[in-house]
Amino acid sequence: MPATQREVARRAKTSLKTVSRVINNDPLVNAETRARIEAIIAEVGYEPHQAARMMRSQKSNIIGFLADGVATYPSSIDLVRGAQDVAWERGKQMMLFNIERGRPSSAMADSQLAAFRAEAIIYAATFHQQVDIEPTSVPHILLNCFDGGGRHPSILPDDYQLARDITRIIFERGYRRPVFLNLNTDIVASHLRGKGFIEGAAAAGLDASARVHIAVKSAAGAPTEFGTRRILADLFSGGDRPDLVLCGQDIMAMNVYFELAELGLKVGKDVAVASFDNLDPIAGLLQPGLSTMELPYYEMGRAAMNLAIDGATHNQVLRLKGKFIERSSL
Amino acid sequence: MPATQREVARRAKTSLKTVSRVINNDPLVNAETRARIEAIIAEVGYEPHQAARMMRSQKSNIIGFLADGVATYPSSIDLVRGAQDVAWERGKQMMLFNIERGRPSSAMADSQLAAFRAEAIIYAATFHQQVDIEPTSVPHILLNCFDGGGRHPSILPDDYQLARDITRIIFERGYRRPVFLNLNTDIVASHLRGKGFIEGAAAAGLDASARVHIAVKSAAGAPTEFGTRRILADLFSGGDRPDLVLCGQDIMAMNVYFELAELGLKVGKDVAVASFDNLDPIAGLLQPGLSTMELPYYEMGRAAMNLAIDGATHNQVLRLKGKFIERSSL
DNA sequence: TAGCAATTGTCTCACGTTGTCATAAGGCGA
DNA sequence: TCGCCTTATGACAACGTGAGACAATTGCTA
Repeated sequence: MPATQREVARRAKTSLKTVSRVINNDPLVNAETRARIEAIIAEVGYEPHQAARMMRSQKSNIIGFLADGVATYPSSIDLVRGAQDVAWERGKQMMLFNIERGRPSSAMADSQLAAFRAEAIIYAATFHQQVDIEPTSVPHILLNCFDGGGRHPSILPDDYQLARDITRIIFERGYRRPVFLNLNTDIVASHLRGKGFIEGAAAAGLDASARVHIAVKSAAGAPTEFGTRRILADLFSGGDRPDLVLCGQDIMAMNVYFELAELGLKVGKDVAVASFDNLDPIAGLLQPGLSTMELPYYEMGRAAMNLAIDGATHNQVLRLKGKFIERSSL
Repeated sequence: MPATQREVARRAKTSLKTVSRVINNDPLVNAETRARIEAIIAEVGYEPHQAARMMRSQKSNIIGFLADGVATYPSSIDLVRGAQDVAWERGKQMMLFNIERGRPSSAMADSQLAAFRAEAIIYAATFHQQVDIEPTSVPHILLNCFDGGGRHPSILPDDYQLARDITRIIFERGYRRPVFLNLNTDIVASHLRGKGFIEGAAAAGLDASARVHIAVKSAAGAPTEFGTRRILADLFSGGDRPDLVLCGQDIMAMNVYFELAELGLKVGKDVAVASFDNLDPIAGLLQPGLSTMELPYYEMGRAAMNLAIDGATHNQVLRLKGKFIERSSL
């Protein structure tokens, strides 16, 4: 059984309250008394009992983090890391759950967080999407997703800007016939990136509106299935062959590598490839290494936790920029 | 402010004690009274205050889960899921942390678990390895790793058996010239799988002791770098060309796909490939799909949590078998 | 009518911590 | 010496829950 303040007080031959003062850094303690008590704390390995603190202070210092569907998409780890780091920096406890929305795991996590009187809940999705979260008495922060009714504050990647940035880089490097194999239209990022790509190309003097193709067959949530084979075959059979394929995500890029090889084309030599995600370890292991726009997941996680702790004043939407990761495919 | 038992009692016009009886399933309550009180509990959304329960009952019902280095290797998600499922099934709370051993995150997680009076701690590694965990007053269960001094119970994949199983399948399907591109020798699984492969081949009448090659350059922990290029070039330049390449892990298999293509060899036609991990989503996205031995992570997670809850009687080591996942590379 | 079982209520305590208030000791100016 | 301030320490209560001891009430049976 771990030691209590009472036990420390008994050994230090002092009162309970003085021990409490030492632990809470109350300046009203004599330096010698403090040293003596601290020595005993170290000796018996005393750790404050979190539950008792929660009782007494009537606040839990707990922020819940619901990671929806991590299993199917590993990038959300950085969302978790960012949030966890901020929680520790700011003296909060983060309670993390991997859930699947609508499944029992979700209900269990909710009730556990309620039982612990969590002060806020961060709900993180694995890709930029709309969700429908009913407001409750505990504030929710939506991470990598947003509420249709705008009922919750939200942290998102700036997908439009990501696409504009990489498109700018593409043209700066002299590519003139890029195509964009985009994600499914029911994925929010798809619209935004398509817009970023087209407007980025327009800024470089190219009308790229016919150079965007939807290359994901499956709906969101289902196992990913790509429609790249036919699209690439068409694109590379005509006269105006693309000099670059921009992919909607790194795993699509992986698929594209294989399909291009099938067509006898060598990535980085016959055609360039770029993408979005910087998915570990795929992006680095492809040959040649995949140049890709990294999504700002770590910073998004940090921002969400800060918002959860400080409380959002209104249901703001925060969009964060990404970073270009250079390898040799572009 | 969430409701308390007192508030429920007030609304139900009954006593605190009766509400307490309902919540703790005391049979000495009239069925109608119980129904009435349960209705009010649902109405006000009462959830027992976990901190108060911990205080009163002097037990936390909390099991800590330290996931070391998830960021670098996503397969451990299933370890987490297995443990989480069992925790919920058995009425325990699991506190999950992504840590990096030796880094501040590790110390923070430890002290948070101490503050919550965790009853046991599961320490999970991302690959089968030896670790050195000092015994403390709270019992540790090692998951996917083991203690050098045998001071903790341990749950491991049965790497020897995994290799034997896939080797048996390989010979059953008629392959006669397999090579095994193994992991680094400082990875424990490497020895066990090498042994499983050689003994499996021996059972089929082949001396495979010269058919195992170490194909990972980097040490454990560092970014993965493979030495497959030279090895494959050598193997496929001679007369006795392998008909199958067994890889130590799926990401190595991915690398091997590229290197074989480089040599002008088509996986599934000119040469078969098999591997270990069933790493999502890589194994399914490679073309052709990668046939691989799935590691029993989910079941290992479950076993670890059961052991954490029940308490280990001795520092046993439990080894779990894997499952062959058939795709078309073999 | 007494006695019994079933049901509900009252009261009290304890868990570990910390805020409020009280107390004690020492210094200092009037 | 007294009053007052500062510094240091202590006594006590309360947070929400659960449990024990026991009383009170009701309805039923012998």
